[in-house]
Amino acid sequence: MSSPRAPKGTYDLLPDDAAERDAIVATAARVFSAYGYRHVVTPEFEETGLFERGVGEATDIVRKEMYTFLDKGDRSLTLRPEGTAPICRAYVEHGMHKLPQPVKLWYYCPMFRYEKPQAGRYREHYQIGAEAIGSADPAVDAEVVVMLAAIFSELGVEGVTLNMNSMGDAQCRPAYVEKLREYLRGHEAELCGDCLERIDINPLRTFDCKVETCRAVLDEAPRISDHLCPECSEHFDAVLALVRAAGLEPNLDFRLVRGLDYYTRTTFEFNSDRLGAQSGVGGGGRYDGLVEQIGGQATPGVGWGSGLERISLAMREPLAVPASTGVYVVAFNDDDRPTAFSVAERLRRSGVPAQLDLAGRSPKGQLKQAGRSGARYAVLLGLEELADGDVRLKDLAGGGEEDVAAADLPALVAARMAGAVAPSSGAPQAHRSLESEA
RNA sequence: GUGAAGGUAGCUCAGCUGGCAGAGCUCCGGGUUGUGGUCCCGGCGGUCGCGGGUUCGAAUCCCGUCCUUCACCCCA
Repeated sequence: MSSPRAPKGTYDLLPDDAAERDAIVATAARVFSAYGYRHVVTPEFEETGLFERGVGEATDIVRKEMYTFLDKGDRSLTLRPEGTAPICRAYVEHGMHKLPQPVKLWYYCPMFRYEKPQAGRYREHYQIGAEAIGSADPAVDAEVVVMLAAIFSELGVEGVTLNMNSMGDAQCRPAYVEKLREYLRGHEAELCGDCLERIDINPLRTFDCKVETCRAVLDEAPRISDHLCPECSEHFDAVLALVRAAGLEPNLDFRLVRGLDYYTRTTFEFNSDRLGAQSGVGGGGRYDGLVEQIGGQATPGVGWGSGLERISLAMREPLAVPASTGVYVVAFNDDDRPTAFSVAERLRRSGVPAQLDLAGRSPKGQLKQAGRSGARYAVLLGLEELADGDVRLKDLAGGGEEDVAAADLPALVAARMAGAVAPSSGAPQAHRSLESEA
């Protein structure tokens, strides 16, 4: 077939999956709100320079993964590959340093990276994320970590472990990096080609290497945790204490060196064993130099991003999506179809979800649709024995029928359905959120 | 960018020692003309991913290509 297909690494979210996605985001939104984070939306593309400067020229994202293009005005633009730099840009652009600090924001939007797709990895993938900008207090680091754990817990994301590390700051990291570099130079014979290159570019990344001999070398390498300045060390201890007090058990991982250049001090990553090779469900850290890096005044910040596709994969079971309810209007004769159309419209205006056949089906076919639609009632029009102005209300679950005046129908059905609210607690909220986002 | 395994109906798949393209589910209709979700019957639906090659003949064998899946790199 040569008909068009979704581009490589992209996918369609069809109604069943989209309903689940909406429910997941609604749950996350509830948690964000509980912590006082507010929703922001930034553009799908930015000036290329924002990511080059913010994310870092040496990162894989900037070197080989960005969707960059020239627009008709010869501006170099890039489809957003990550969420933090754009939000920091917005923070600076809109003078948010004048607001009470830290400014706490969350987002839900697609990210674009030119990568080879595999399990849990797409060229267009969706993330939720949070950023708290404007405070260096360790309580902020702890808050964002605990908040992400709360979201996973609410969603039933399984097999999650939390890894944390501190990468130091401008005061202590340079000296440590130099020390690490020296150590690595002393073991060049045992390192793989990639790691040899990393010695000059970014020695910290050698900790990511999975080659056995490299790992052996790195196991004995000087660790950042032993070389933090007193301020960073104190900061990290304070973060850990708060995170532990919230009931989490962070695993201290000296190999956790995240791939973006902007991280300072705290870095963290949540992994799930239900995910395959790409086990990260969410990660982030502190980025005290980023705002200044992109042209604002020196401002600390901390945040994380989490992939929706991976959240779905790691969830215990699909989030319950509210069953559709309402009424299906059936016309037994073609002459009744215009009436069916207006009856359905009156029901909707009374707050009752209502559908009717739009494909010329037989009465039997219409009833079949009614059952399939999940409607609680069918309204039957055009039965010969009905009194003038009456319709027949059929309970699709119980099967009972009664004749009622068409004029009374909307109020009657609305009352019936209000009195028999579905017991599932998540449903009404998820439904509300669907309406509010529409 | 590197490697491996796969692409047959809307979906899940069979057919693969070359010989007329199949099943289940879905969808539509019918079951004496007016009642759904079960059951029975029928129907719609495929350039066998695409392009080349071998052959009397290719879904089947060969090459290329695109796409999917999984892994590496790296990330969410």
